[in-house]
Amino acid sequence: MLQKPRGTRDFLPDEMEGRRAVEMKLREVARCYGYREVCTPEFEDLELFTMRSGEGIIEEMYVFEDKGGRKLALRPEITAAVIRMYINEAKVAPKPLRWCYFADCFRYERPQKGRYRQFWQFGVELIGADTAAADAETIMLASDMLNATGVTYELKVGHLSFMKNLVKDLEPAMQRRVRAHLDKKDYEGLNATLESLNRTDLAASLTALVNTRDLVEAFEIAGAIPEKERFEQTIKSLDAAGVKYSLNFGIARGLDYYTGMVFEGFAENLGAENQILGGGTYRLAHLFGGDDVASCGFAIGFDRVMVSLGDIKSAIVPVVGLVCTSEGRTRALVVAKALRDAGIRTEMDLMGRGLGAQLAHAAKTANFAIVIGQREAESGQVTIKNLLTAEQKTVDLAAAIAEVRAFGPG
RNA sequence: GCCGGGGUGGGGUAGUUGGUCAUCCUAGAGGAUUGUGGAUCCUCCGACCCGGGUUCGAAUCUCGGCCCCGGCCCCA
Repeated sequence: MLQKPRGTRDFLPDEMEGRRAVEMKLREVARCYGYREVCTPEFEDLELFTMRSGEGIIEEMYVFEDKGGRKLALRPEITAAVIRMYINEAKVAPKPLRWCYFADCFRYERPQKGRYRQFWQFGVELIGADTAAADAETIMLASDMLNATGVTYELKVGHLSFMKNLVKDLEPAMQRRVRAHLDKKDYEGLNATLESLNRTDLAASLTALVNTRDLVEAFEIAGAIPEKERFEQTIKSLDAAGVKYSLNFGIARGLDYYTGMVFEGFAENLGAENQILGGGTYRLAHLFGGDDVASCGFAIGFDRVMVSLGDIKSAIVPVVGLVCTSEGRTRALVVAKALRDAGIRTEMDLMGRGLGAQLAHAAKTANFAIVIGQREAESGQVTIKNLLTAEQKTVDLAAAIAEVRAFGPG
């Protein structure tokens, strides 16, 4: 038997309803902040993704050549595509642009808990606003979105300039190595690297910076950083808005294109792959031949949020099983249309079952049965049965529709 | 790419000193029951992940592969 490709998943209706419910919550928060949805191609020129990340990432992407010999890749993330799209289509649109997306991405990696080869990201990009207010609003949006899902998480906010300022005298390659050590809390590796550079004087301040959760202390450790005032304003705004977060100056994010403020969200019950959100301010457009527009954005790892939330009970919605005899079938079709026109999920027998068997099936799949036999066909009324309470009555169609519509949780 | 644990009908399982038609529950289809239910009874459907090896004989032992789960690496 054929299996699905490694790292992919099938979603049955129950699970899809849960996913859609969470997706709609995210969409609604983004909408309220003014973010409008965009959509980019599922695959792009390979170059779009290698331009900033190097050839190394080819190993972790689905790369292929089309019949015209073009080198393409399934998108491993969406920010780069959105910025490409901005340059191609929307450079002159009034700033700032607030865009969001919900789409699947592909990475050729070893699957494990919360990591799949096809996965979904809900992301937002704020393009063209280079202010503390923009940074703060983006974090607020992230916080509100995660809150809306109900997931339990921790939000960490940091800024790259603190660490960059401490290591600014080192060569770029060494700066990256130091940041990698700190991101992983690998202090032994850090010390070894600093010793090889004869810069053990940095060790104390670097570890102090990574461990502090206090803004004033961080400024004392890192010294004069150019974005001091902006970051202070950002933090002040977050506090004013009541955002729950902690400061963390060890966040390095894997990417070089982040320029300042960075933030990450972590869920508690996910094991090794517990990051559910990542974002920050970045400049990417100039890489793709555009202006050097400042952007700020983040992406939520939708699948990890779903894993963290666990099983979701989908909302109870009214379902009608339309039960009919052969004499009532013509009338039943008319009744079914009326129910469906009223927005009610209505299912008729397709198996040629008798009345009892139809009712038995309805009892498993619906919360109302509407019975149409010869009597109902002649009288024009319908018999409606509440399958939970077993109450049954014969009423006009309009009354039956009203009763079904009134059904809800509780 | 590395380490560990796994893979028996759609779901959940029994079966490993190798040995008749592979167990049970559940789900699904049909019937007893052509104007009223999920009970009961009966029938049907349906599996040893794939391939090689050892053997008279493999779900069981062995090798390789695939896939799943957890961890490492990586994480744009």
